Amino acid sequence: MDISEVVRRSGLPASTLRFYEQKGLIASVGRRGLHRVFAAGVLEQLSLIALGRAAGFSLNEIAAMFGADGRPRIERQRLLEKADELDQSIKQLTAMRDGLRHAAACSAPSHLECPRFRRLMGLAGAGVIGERRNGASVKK
Amino acid sequence: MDISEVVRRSGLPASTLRFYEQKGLIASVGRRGLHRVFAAGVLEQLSLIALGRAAGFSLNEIAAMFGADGRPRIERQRLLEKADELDQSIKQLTAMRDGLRHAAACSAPSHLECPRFRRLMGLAGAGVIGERRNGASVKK
DNA sequence: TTGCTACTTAAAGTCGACTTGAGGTCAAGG
DNA sequence: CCTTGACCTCAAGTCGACTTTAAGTAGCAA
Repeated sequence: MDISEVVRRSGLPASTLRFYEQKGLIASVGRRGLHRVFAAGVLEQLSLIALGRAAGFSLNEIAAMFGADGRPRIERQRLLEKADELDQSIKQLTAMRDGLRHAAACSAPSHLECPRFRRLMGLAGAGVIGERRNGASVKK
Repeated sequence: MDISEVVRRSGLPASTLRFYEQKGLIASVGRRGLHRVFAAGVLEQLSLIALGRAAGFSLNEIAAMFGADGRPRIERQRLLEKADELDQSIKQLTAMRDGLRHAAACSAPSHLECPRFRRLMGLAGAGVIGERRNGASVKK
């Protein structure tokens, strides 16, 4: 497969594929002239990378999960840790969502007068709730 | 209050306070010489900002929620929209968490042979699950 | 009055994940 | 054979939310 086919079948732009190759996340099996040639398995690797990203792993972490052969070497322990992290995120997001829904419905003249809203503010201010840097967002 | 007191009581570094002021998120009530002087209310604003960030709003979005007077003008509609977004995120993260737990426990020799894992890969590859840019992370 | 420091500014740097741009090469179709 | 355009490389740019750095100022204790 040449890069245009990988682009077509993966939906990723060529720039991303080159970037991933440079990062060692994927590899081309050779060149035809200057042009990269990819094995079919690269599509599976790309799915795996997408999955890792969706789970909240960084590209570097994901790179560390591939053996030199390109096959995944995923430690189950890492998966459980990430699952626990996700549990934390889910709890926080759930509290936040409920808080937002309440605030939207709340009869207090200003949100600042709603004790529940203020409690949420307090938690966020104390860093109990937020400190964001990574998570899932809705597809645009 | 001078900036050092705001630092002490908010837990935020002075650089962040100056940055927020520059962005128009907070305002000092004046200067004593060069030194900024803040009103006590700034602490409440900072909590509100922290809350907004934790809910997934960008600083620009948050800035738009403050009237020129510094009091919040929050549209309930925006809160509901954000709550819906959070619901999406929560669903995705939950699916991901369950998938990870399954994969960690799965008896398949390689994760690639587990149909459930492959299904998750497929979803992520198709962009159904992931596309991350913002969400909650666990406090370090 | 002197001097220590906490404060000030503006500009540049950081981080992750890519994208964009300039300038160059060459496989393939006509 | 020649042109075309898809592909190449390397460097730099982008975005959001800050942090860092360098150089300067001035409030306050002695």
